[in-house]
Amino acid sequence: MSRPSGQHFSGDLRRALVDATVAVIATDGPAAVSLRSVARQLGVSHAAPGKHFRDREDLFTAIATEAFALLDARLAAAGGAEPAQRLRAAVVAYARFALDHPGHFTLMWRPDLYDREDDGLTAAAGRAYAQLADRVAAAQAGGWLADRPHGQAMAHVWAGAHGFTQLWGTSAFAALSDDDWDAGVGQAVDLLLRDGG
Amino acid sequence: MSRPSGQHFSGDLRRALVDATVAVIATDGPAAVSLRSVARQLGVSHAAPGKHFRDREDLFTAIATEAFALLDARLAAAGGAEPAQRLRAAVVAYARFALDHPGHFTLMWRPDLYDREDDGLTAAAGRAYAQLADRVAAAQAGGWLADRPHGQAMAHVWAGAHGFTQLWGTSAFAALSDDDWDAGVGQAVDLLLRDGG
DNA sequence: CCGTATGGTTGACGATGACAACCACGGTAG
DNA sequence: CTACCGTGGTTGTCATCGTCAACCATACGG
Repeated sequence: MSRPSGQHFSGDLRRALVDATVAVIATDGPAAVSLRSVARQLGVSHAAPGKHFRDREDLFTAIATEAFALLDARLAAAGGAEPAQRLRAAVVAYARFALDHPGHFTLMWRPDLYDREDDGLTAAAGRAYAQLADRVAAAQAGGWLADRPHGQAMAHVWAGAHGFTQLWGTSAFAALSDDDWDAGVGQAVDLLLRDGG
Repeated sequence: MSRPSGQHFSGDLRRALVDATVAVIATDGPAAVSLRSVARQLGVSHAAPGKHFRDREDLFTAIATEAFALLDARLAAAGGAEPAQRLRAAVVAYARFALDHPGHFTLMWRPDLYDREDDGLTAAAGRAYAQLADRVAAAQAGGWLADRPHGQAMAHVWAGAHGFTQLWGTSAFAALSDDDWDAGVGQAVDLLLRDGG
């Protein structure tokens, strides 16, 4: 940073590239992202992004990693007194993360666009996953879905949270779109998390 | 068809383009599809696809439409004696459709790649949606999740089925991948569909 | 005061989507 | 029979894209 802005970009170009790309993904989808257009948008040359990211996939990998880290932070911040509440809060936080970071969320679930094997990415994804797993385990220890193996309860929670969020996002549920988001998510989560009889 | 194959493609090029594209999507994802590579693969000129599809999006729209029609057929074929069984069969059919037609299924949930407003597509999607909605309504009339509005039960079923299928597909559930597919889906569906207490 | 690493620059290459102009058949009207 | 026309191919061209190589300007350490 603090380049005199004559020849070089003034500021953190790497950061700016990520932010601009995330914005484009959020509005027009990842397909609309071209390194050249983003560079143009920032007023730098068409090859400037190449100094910070090896290629397109590398840029997307960085964004996906950031996405998992952001999700992890959201999950960590979602508190609750007892296990059931903490699990509920995590699911709501998941849906809210998708709302607040549509670009990151969209890219997260397009693993064909980034490097799934990247060390930083797998670490970040692992932390988020572990956090959700812990809360599911705690809820099960507290009696919720106690008759099911952990993997199945985990699949139930994540699939429900993800599927609902995704479906809502693609507006497949036009019939539901009038509802307030929070209320809708809250009801869906209650339905998802209530124990079978 | 039955062109002498001197100058023209022998057979149904439109059909061949769709099939080849679906195969590429299934193995390498939609990003790997280029009209030119598909044309090359079929031994026709780079502009030949343009005679059957206006552009890339038009080709994807045709495939997505076919996908919804295929899903609709699967749902229709999934029988059952009583409402609860018919709903369960529909969800299993959904997961199995994703397994048997990975290319179609993948594209289906990439609405940014095709024209969501296309008449044929919305009609096909509407038929599939209506079929699922009917079964959910019938199950609710039979007492399942009877205390919830139809839209919410619908969201629960579809989100669960879709989320689970999707998550499984992206192998986020490495821990579960040892299970047999059918058994896993069956258990997940039972969990999804059992009524709350 | 020089040398080098960092982070920009321009220029080029091959591939792609889209478009235009052209051409080879088959079917049909006259 | 022939002249025509539409369908479904063809080649050629264009702007744009990702990627790479070569070059250059500044900041900083010796």
